[in-house]
Amino acid sequence: MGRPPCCDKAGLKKGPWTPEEDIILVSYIQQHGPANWRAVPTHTGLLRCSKSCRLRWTNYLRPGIKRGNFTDHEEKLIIHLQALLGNRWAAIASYLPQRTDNDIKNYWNTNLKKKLKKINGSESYSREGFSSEKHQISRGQWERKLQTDIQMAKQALSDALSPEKSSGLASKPRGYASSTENIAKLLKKWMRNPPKPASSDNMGGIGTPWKENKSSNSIEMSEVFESLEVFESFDSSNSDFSQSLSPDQASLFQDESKPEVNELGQLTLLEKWLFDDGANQGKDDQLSDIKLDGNAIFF
DNA sequence: AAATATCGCAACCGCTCTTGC
DNA sequence: CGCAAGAGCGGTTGCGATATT
Repeated sequence: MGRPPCCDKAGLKKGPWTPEEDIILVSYIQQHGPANWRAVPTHTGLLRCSKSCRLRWTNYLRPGIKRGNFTDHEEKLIIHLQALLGNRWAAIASYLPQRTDNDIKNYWNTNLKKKLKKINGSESYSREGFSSEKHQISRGQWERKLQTDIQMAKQALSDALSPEKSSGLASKPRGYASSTENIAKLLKKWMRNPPKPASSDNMGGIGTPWKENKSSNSIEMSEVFESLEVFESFDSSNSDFSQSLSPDQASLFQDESKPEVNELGQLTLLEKWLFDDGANQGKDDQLSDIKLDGNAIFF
């Protein structure tokens, strides 16, 4: 008795999003905020399911997303958090406010996994390595290693949260690619590599994906940029954007950003524990609590 | 230069969790 | 309390780009 699909798949478009679709989506969200995804396709006329819209927004169009190269810093942080949390990408992503869980997951699968395998051989921070190693060494040794790992994670975490060290991690607007910027970048790229002449052209216009938009005549680029002016307020400074919104909308967009984690008051037990430099006494107790937590440490 | 292999990323799928009635 | 629908999450896939033969 499977659950029916989230939306009627018939007639819905799949695959890469087009600039036009992105603009429609961003425009709608600018007006209504990123909520009630169910209503998005019906209100915008997008032939996408609500889920697809949400995904596109959260992984790509949302203001504050940094794309491209991961810094060494981010890399270390991901490695340690993965060792601590496992493949809980959303949780890991919450420590890297500029990155999406999808991005981190992809980066882990394509880069870090291999890197760690290469570097560590038998010694590994990965779930597999950790677990196999655990069986080879004594409990004491393993716990000492765990302490070291956590110490390193703690270091990486505080480094990441320290504004002067982390290039833009704590200073939100700088280095952030806003929706407009994301779209603009793509448009530039798109224009640099103009669409190839149509071959088997059953896609065009609204249905034409970014990379293979075969009919630039389907929408004049001037129109695209004209439309982009609508999102001027998105640009480079989220605060400017917020000011142009109603308080409700502004808060929606603020909430949309990944949570700031540099406020100890909001930290979870694990985070507090990681930060708690002084009290090494009693950590064994806390450690056992964490162990009991199941897959956080034991895999 | 062409064919093939590999890589990286965006997007989809299916499951679970949450929420409202 | 149970059900349905929406939202979120992690795993997987598809495909274009790039590297290698």
